[in-house]
Amino acid sequence: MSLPHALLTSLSERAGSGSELARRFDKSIGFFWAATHQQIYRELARLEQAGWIESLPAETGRGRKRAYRVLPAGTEELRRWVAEGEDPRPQRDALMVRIRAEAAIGPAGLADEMRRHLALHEAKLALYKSFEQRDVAGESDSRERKLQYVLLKGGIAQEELAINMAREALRILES
Amino acid sequence: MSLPHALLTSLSERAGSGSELARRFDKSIGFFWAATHQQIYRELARLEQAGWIESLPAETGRGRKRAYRVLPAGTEELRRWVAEGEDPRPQRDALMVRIRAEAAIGPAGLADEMRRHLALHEAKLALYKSFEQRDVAGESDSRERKLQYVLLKGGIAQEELAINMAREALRILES
DNA sequence: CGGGGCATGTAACCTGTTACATGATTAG
DNA sequence: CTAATCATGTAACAGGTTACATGCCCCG
Repeated sequence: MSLPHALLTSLSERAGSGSELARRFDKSIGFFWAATHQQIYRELARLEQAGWIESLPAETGRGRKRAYRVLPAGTEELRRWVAEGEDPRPQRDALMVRIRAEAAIGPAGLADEMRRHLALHEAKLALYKSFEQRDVAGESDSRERKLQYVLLKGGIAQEELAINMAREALRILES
Repeated sequence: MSLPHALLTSLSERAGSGSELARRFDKSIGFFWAATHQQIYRELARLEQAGWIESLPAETGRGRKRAYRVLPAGTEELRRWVAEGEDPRPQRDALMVRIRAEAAIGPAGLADEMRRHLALHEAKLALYKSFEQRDVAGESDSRERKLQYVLLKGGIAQEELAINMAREALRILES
């Protein structure tokens, strides 16, 4: 159960409101742990209840906006969790199951869907590479930057892998 | 929601009982779509209710064992599902979040856990490679075999990627 | 003939998903 | 001033997880 700790991580990087967190989850930390705004608001309430974060009505911004920030107890909890042992989640990839199904029952029109996924992964790869370009500019070799760069390179490699697999599968599906 | 179709796929490859399916999910199709025996029994009941599979008391084996097999309507449903459009699931990888957390709050003892994951991925890679060796022996270039081989190579590449990432992260964590 | 293990199942719970609802602020 | 939009939230549900329960066969 990592959503609370993904939130603590994001708030440690920078304090912010629920909607700001939702936006970050759409474009950066969410690449590793996705969450919708409903999950985020529910979990922020629990984190505050637990005494790991606190909130103040935001002086800027509209509506009932609240600014959250991590409390020392929250940083301690995050530190504890980082060292915790947890096995990788069981894998679940519907596209792989579809390939295996088409192998079992014969041609069933998978090629179109495969091309669509190929395009999705190509788009994500392009996005990650644009991050890479932007970040190399502000280079630095702090431990923090190095770790973040490992994550980015991992994301790039994952997309390249998905693209290669899709291309290979397509070659067979189309023949 | 792909569990029913993973079951239809596995039963299309070979008919069998719930416990046999549970074992297959532990060692082959479960690499792409994991499931526990509770999920499997629940879902088999639904599939039979829907008229996609049928069951007979198994003549061999002990207890209340039942043999399931796919009905024509089940094969049709599977064929329909294969061509269906569905986006990849949002990614959720706790280890990546841990790296990002350690980047944000400083050293927190992640190296041990990283080494443990490295060993898990190395073991899985060795397993996949043993499959590869076994399967190359019984080579054939049917469409079915080619598609299955794409899946196996994909699994191998995923493990190699995870191993490379873990090694790179370790190099930074240990320095 | 009784204990252990296999096959099937039940129940409670938690996370994540989807659809909808409300309050507050700003743009026109 | 009212319509659109932003920020926060509620409710119902589905899928997946964990712990436990039952029926039946086989072995000693």
